[in-house]
Amino acid sequence: MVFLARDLIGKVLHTQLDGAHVAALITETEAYNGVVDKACHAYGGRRTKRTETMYSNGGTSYIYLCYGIHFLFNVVVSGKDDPKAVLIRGVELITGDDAVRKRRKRWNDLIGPGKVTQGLGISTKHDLKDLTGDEIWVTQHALDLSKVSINVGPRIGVDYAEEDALLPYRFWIDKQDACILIDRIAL
DNA sequence: AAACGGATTGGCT
DNA sequence: GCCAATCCGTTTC
Repeated sequence: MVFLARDLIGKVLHTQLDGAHVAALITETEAYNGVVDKACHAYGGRRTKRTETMYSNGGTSYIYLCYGIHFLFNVVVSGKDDPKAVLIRGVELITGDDAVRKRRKRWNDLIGPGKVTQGLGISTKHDLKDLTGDEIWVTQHALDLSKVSINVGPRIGVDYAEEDALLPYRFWIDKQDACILIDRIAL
C-alpha cells in the first residue's frame, strides 16, 4: 500500500470550511504501513481511541494532535481493520488565498504537515470523515506526471522507529514541478 | 499517579 | 542552531 502515498502526489486536496473553498496540490506525502511498521501509530495492532480511526475503511480522514499543538492530516488507505495511512506533509496552494491568509501569517508556505492543516482549516473535528464528503475531499485530474520527477526518501521525525526509520516511504515533488502541474489544472 | 516523548513549527540567538 | 509551546498515549513507579 506504500504506492498509494506516491499516487496521492499531484492530486488535489479541497476544504470547504468557514464559508471558503481552498484547493491545494498535494506535493509531499509519507506512507505509514500498518501493524508491521514501527513508525506507525498502529504498530503491533495498537488500538486506542486515537488510532481507532486508522482501522476504518480506505478513504477516511485520520487526524490527530501532534506535540499538543499541531493537527496532522492522513488519508486512511487499504481496508477495514488494516490500519494503514498516508500523511499529507505538503501542498501548493491553487485557490483560496484569502481564507488561508486569515488562518496563517505565512500563508504562501504550506510545506509541512502542521502548516497544511492550519492553512486548510483542518482539525480533529474532521477526524473519521469520508473524503468524498462536502467539507474535505480529494480530486484527481488528468495530469501527465511523466515529466516531473517524484523524489523518494526516508520519513521525517521517525528516528525512534529503528530499522523502519530508513524505509523510503516519503515522496515529494519540488515547487517548480508543482507550479507546472497547477498551470495545467483547470478547476 | 506521574513522568516521558512525540509523524512540528516559529521565533530568537 | 536551539528552544518553547502543550496534549495525549505509553511507560514506569
